[in-house]
Order: sequence, then C-alpha cells, then structure tokens
Amino acid sequence: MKYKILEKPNCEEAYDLVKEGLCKKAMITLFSCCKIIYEGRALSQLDFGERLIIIKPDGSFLVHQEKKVEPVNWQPPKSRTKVNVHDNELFLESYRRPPKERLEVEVKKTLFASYSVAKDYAEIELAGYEKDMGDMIMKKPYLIEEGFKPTAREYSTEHGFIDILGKDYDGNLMVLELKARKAGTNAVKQIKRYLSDFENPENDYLKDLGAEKQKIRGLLVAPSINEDAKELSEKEGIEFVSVTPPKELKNDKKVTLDIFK
Amino acid sequence: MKYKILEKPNCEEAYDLVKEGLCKKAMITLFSCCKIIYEGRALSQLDFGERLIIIKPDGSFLVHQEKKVEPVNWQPPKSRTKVNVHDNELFLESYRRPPKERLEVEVKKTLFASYSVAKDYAEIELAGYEKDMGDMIMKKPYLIEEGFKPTAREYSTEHGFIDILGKDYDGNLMVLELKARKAGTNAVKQIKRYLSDFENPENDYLKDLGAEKQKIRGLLVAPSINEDAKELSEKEGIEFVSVTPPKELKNDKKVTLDIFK
DNA sequence: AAGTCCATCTCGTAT
DNA sequence: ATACGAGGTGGACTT
Repeated sequence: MKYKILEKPNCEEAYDLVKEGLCKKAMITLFSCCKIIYEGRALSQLDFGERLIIIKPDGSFLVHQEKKVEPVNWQPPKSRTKVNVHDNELFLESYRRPPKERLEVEVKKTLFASYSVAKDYAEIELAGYEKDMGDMIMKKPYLIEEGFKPTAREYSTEHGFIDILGKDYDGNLMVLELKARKAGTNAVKQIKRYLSDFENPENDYLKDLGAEKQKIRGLLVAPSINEDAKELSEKEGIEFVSVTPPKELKNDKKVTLDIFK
Repeated sequence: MKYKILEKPNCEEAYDLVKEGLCKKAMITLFSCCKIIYEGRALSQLDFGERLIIIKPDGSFLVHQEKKVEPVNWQPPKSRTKVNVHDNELFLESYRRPPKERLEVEVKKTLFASYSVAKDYAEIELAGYEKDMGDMIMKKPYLIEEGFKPTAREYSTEHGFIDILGKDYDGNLMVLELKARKAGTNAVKQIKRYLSDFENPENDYLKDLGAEKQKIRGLLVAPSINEDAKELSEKEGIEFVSVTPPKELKNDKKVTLDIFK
C-alpha cells in the first residue's frame, strides 16, 4: 500500500504504522502529545505537549511546534530511527554519529498517524545568489564599468578568497567583493583586509599578477548598501557598484511527468 | 471540533478543510502532489511532486520533500495564507512583507489533509551554548587560569564585540574569544582583529581600561581547535584554553500538566 | 525597522 | 573524513 492513515491509534497501532512506514521508506507523520529529550552537541528537554512529528525516508527526524519555521527538535539525514513500546507508551528514538547525538520522544497519545511513499522526482531551481552574480559579472564585465577585465575568481589570499580579481581600463588591479543582499560594514572591512594583503611587501601577489606599482582599487558589488557601510567605504576609499543578482531560471526544464496525470 | 482528517479529499473538500483550519488557528498538513513558485529575496520554482505541506497558526508555511531537515520552500511566521480554487485545482498562496515575498502552491491532487488545534504550553529548555560558557567563565574565572579576573563582557570595539575582557594575575589585559564548538581559523583571525584595535594609538581603550603599557594577551576559549587554527594561533601568539560549555538544565521546571492526563 | 551575532545552524563543495 | 563559506539563512536581542 502506498499510504496509510490512522485516527486516534492506540500504542500498538501507532507502533505498527511507524514500523511499516520505516520499512517502506515512507514519510511518516504523527500528531501526538509527547515529551522530548535531546542530547548531543547541546542538550535540551521539552515537556509534554501536542506536536507534529515527521520522519523522512532519508533518516531526518523533525518535531514541529505550532510556531516558527524551525523545528523545535530534530536529527539530520542518515540518522537511525528506533521504535519501542514500554508500559503502553510509544517511544521514538533517533541516533546519529558523528557527532554522537540522540533524540528521544515519549509519545503519550496520538491524534493521528500516517505514512506515505512520496513520488517526487523534481528538484528545486533557484536563482538570485552570489554565485549567479559572479557568473553574470564574469560574462558581462561592463556591468562593473567600461573596460573592466576579470582575471581570476576565488583568488586565494591570507585573509580568504577574493570573489573576483581583475584590471580596469588603465591596468590597475581591482579587488571585487560580491554580496547578493544589502551590504553592511563587514563587507567593507573584508575588502580592507584583502587590500592589506597586497600592501604587505612579503607577499608577491603583485608580481604574480604583473601589476606592480599600479594602483589597487577595492570595489564592493551589491544590490544596495546600508548607511554605515556607505560612510565607511567612502572613508576607506572603497568604491561601491550596484549590481543586483540575476533572477532568471533556466526555464528549459519544462518536464511534465506522466506519473502525475 | 479539535481536529479533522480527510483521505483523498477532492478540491473543494481540501479547500474547506484548509479554510476551517486557518479559521480555527490549527496546524494544517496536506500531503499533496504540487508545484511551487517562490518570488522574493531570491526566486525559485519546483515542478510537480508529492510533498508535505504544513501551515502553522503563526502564519509559518512549510513545504517538505522526502529529504533533508530544511523545507524546500517556506514562508516565515506572520505570513498570510490565501486559499483559492481555479479550474478544479487548489491554490495556496502565502504572502509576507517586508521584504515582499510570495509563495504559490498549485495542488493537483491530495492524498490526505488534516488540521488540528495543538495544545502545547511547554517551552524547550536548552543548554550548551556560547552564552552558557560565558556565564560559567564569569562565575568561575579560574577555569581560564589562576588569577584571571574578568572585567567586562561584550566589550564593544571597532571590529565587533569582545566576548570577555579581563586581566591576569600580573595585571596584563586579556582578550577572550569564546566558541561553544570546535574552533577554526576564523576564531583566531577574529582575535587578531580585536588585538589590532588596541595597537591603534588613536584608540584610547587602553587608557579607559587602565592597562597602558601592559602586555595584551589574546585567548581562544573553546572545547577544541582544528589543526589549521592551532597552527595559526601559535604563529600569531594567540593562546588556546580548552573549556567545554556546561550542559546543565534547570531541572526545577518539572511541570505535569493536568490537561494531558 | 534595521543591524548584529549565535546556531544541535544546514547544506554544498573542495580538499 | 574535515574544513570552509553561503544562505530566501532563522531567531533572539539591541538600538
């Protein structure tokens, strides 16, 4: 059977449903009054209350209260779920390692329980990230300014990776830091740190890049910038260029799955 | 009624159930074949497939695929859910602002739908965070070393907040950076940045702190440290002290709610 | 409302 | 395996 739903199952019925769901690699949901203990990287306890419990076929284990996007307790994919009955109560346990972590759910009463084997072959398509922005700038460098030529991406320095390195029309070195969202002071400070790498005479980045004795320009590239960051960038001589990450989906993937007809 | 479950509801039945659930401020779950579009800070689309849809009474909207802990699409608390029927198909929409964001779910077929009003008055108790660690060190400064005296917490500098500031037995200034988990190179770099604030003669932190001409020690306090970070800290003269965040719950909250008996 | 920072962050990716 | 960084980060807290 592809799915099963039980209303007010007793302890043994709920146990059987969970067992069956695990066996069939189904999504299992329980709406139950339960108490939860977590022990691992941190430690938590949550007294009895009614919550939604979800066990996914990849081993993920979620407990959702009626508020917030985040689960109140959880275990990650590849965790192992165990089911037990003690004193007419259902116990769910989820183990992972490493790190060694344990989640224990004591189920007092279940309003309803279900499992169902999901048919889902689609993957989400996303756009509007820093990566998309970088791709776009590499392809259309004039978005930064006329004559800009990118030379390297993810250029490694002592202080981390420079998003894009390049030269302007006059051959001056340009250090670009990309932010897909509104930039803050941290982004400006980040660029300052990269620039300090080039000022250090011990490093021979400049020689490597054939840009010795040239001016070095630091650029913050983001859709917008907050007031503090604007002030700091002006003070530090960091330029700001407004670029918005492209929000374009590769729409060629127009699959209509026959299964769902 | 406190809850309702429908197996293979048709479009109108599902519509009525969702409407009723929203009205009663219930947790709503649907296991449906659906297609999803999101538009807001980023942009996404997800083709038809079977997923678990959750609408919480606080306005949170979650769509879970059969893998991962994170929802594939979501809206945060206080979002507004709208339900509609077009051409014998159910449409769920969730709006928020600011930022203006929109989630649209086209439901082709529903395996089962439910709503239930959750009775949950418990709050999670957690231990094992950086905050707990800080509390412990302020109370038991000898955990850092004999003679250590903390003087300030969350001390503001140009480069951010110093977790704990203090003096050693000889009156030297100590800058403590706390990490509740294994520390990496970033933590060491963070301390270097704080220390640079004190080296800058423009700042008069030192005068403020009455520690002029004293040595300044940078300490990384964490349960453990990775190899790169260890190397860097030794090179930079940053000391490492191993402290594990306390994992103790205030166990006095042993409430047994009569409602659940 | 906007900024800042921690998190059982999760998740992808490179090493 | 571990390390590192982005995220529609979320969520709590401060200004």
